[in-house]
Amino acid sequence: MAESRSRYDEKLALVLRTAASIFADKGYHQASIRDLSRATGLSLSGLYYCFSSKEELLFLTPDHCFGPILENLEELLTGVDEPRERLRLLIDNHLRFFVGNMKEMKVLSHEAESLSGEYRRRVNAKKKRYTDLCMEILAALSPAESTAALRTATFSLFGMMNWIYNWYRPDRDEPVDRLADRMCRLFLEGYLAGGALEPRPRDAGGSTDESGPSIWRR
Amino acid sequence: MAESRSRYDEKLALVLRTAASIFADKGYHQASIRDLSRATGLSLSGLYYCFSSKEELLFLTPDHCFGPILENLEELLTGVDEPRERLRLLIDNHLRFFVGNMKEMKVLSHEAESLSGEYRRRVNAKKKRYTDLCMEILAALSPAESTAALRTATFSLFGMMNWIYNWYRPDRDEPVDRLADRMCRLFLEGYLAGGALEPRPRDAGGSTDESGPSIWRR
Amino acid sequence: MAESRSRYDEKLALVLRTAASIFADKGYHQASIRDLSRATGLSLSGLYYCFSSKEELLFLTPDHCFGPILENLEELLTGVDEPRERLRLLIDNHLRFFVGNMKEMKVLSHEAESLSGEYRRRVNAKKKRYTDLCMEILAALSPAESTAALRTATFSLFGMMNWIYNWYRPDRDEPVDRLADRMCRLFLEGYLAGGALEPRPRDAGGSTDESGPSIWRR
Amino acid sequence: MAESRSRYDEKLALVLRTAASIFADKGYHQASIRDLSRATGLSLSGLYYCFSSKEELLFLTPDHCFGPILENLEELLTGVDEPRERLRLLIDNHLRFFVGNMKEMKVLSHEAESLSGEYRRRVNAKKKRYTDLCMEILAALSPAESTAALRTATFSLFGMMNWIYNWYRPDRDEPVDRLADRMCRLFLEGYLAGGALEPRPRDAGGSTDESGPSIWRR
DNA sequence: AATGAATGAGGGTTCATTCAT
DNA sequence: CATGAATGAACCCTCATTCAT
Repeated sequence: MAESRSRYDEKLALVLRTAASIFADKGYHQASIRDLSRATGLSLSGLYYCFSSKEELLFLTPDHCFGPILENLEELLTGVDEPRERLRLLIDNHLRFFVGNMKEMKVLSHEAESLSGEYRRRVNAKKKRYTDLCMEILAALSPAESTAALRTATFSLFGMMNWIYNWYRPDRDEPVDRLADRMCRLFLEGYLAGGALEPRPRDAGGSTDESGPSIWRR
Repeated sequence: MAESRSRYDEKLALVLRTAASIFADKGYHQASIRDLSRATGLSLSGLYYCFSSKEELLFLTPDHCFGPILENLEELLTGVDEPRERLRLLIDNHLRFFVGNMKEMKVLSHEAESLSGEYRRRVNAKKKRYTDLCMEILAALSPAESTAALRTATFSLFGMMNWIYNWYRPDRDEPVDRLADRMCRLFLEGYLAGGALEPRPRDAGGSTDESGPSIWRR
Repeated sequence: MAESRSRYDEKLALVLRTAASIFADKGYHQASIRDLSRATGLSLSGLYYCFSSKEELLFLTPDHCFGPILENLEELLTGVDEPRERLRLLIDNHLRFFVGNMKEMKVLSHEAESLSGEYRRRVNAKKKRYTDLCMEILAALSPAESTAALRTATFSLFGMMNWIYNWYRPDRDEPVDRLADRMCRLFLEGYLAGGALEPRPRDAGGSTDESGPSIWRR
Repeated sequence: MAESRSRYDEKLALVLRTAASIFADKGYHQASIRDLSRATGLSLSGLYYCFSSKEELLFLTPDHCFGPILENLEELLTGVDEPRERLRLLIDNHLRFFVGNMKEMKVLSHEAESLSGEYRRRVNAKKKRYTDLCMEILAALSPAESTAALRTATFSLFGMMNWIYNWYRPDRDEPVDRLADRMCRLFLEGYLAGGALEPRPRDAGGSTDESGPSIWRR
């Protein structure tokens, strides 16, 4: 019994891992269930025994990833009050998971908006919880002058961290702990030094076209 | 002759503008040529008179976007030697284009890797030129201790800026010049203050598992 | 042993009853074995312990229906010689079964031709026996001038009766004994008054296009 | 221009005719678009150029049939006031179309309930108009004592006529005009003689179990 | 110059059925 | 006895693309 449960779980894990890899490589919509069938060696209908639709598969993939990130972080933060240390833990935890599961995280970043309905709601709820946690830490670090400013800072940090699936190569770049350290200091110093303060006054006569030139409609 | 040339150009411009919008909304692969046909009012075969394949269309879209960014930046930088100001100009230019053409830029970030062959080569060449320019500026700002460190800094900056299509909403967030200003100071202060220096020594016995825990294989 | 036999019979009866209901609701081909599995609470493989194929299931359903109709009728007719009364009994018996088992009878009428091979042969044999019995009664009522005329009369009667699954609603229409009575008199009077006689001469020059206008080929 | 229009129409007509035939032979749900592709020699996607879904195809098939029946009948009835003659025209028209387009009419009778939404609504509207017309004629023939009685008579007539796709074989049965004549007299005499009157009182002590024995639940 | 008509390849999904356990 | 897991075949439908006109 435990045997057969374990067998099924192993297979499910294989399917999810492979799916994440394929989704990451080709993108969710480009990836076909037939690709997954070929890559796992399972039949088409055998796959549908594990999940009920391609969309559910997309949901399962990053959802199984996101849970651990959050849980692990909340555990790490327990008993730590110093905001700088809390931020360091968040960044370290985040990058560790991203580098360790780059494919899954790319899917999470890239394809989550392809979800709909309940799936979308659940993924968004977790994302929001995570984002809120980060915002709290930043707010504790330095009094942000506005919500908009806090948003800019928060998403700048996430952008910095999440972007790594576009460039990070383990064989060529720094190991993840140095990466985390560097990003941590980069963001922290910048944020404390002024990133969170009101912007300096612009030079008089500077461009006031806020939206910038439209390329197509110029 | 000039007449018909102009007619053709008008039509091509309409097609490219509409395509960029559709690609940005639905993603390149989800968008069908039929969608484009419906949205432009042109027939399927009429469209193929303007471009030779869907992939060419994808190439044209961000290519027309990227050109202006680079050209505009190179013009702005002419005669400016001070590295801090050069960086400020790059960030400002970048964000202006991104906010002003968010849909196209999303395609550029998201779908460029769907290109193949010659198309891919040409887009990558431009990206590399742009990246190299940014690296030079950063290198001039502060002596990076290693290529890897410079890469981390450069792509942290790009991540910060490019991520905005995931969160920036003109009606809710800061106008683009304040956004640029804030990101500029955030990065600059962080980079100069230590983001570019060697990381502080880690606690002895710290984790050396560089790849972090794997979620699936734990 | 008797115990387990009885258990099996109970299960079989449940399966057949449920199957008849599902077939009637959705149609034989639309109904899936999974539907049956869900509706009975039995597992897929558990079902296949009761029958060997979906087709057998279709066979069993109307076959269990048709038996009682025939047997009951033959019993009722025993000792009754008067043709009018015999016809009345047939109609009454037929409608009672149809109204009482509308779902099953719809399957019988609708889907029996989906059977093949031996299954089909057996159902057809019973149908033929039933049809022949009706024809005999009609022939005894009035000397039909031709086989074709007798066929027309017989199948007109069956059409009249079998059609009810298309329109009869117990809560809205007459109770079944009045229905039977009305149909009986309708058919009987019509049949005796002339439905069985040679048709009156058609107007000279009348249409001789026997097949009528073809809608598609006109 | 007229040429190409005619070409497309010819093809559409071929598709509809073939579809009706296949639907009639195998049933709507059993018939696959691939069957239609094989039978017409057109490619799968070529077919979808003619219609937009299988359900639309099912709608088109009998809808194209039902229009002519109604229109033709209404034309025939113009200027004819005598109810018996009106009924005769209805029956004659109905049977002509049914015999001439037996496959399509089988689909109409058998499969119309597989339609959904707007398709279903439109087919039902036409059916109702036709049914109402028939009821009016019957009501004019003899004062029915109740709506239920009128319904019974009307649907008995339709059952008689529609059932023919189950048994009528042109090479073996009477030609359609004799068939029409016979059914007309059968129904007319029966209806006038008493089918429309109140049923005679039942023998005292007769069965009052209106729903008849349930086969499965006895 | 421009299009209506057509196509082959492939998409996600469901089905009746089997078989090791 | 009974089932969970698996399968091959087939389903309806959409796609980018072409070609005669």
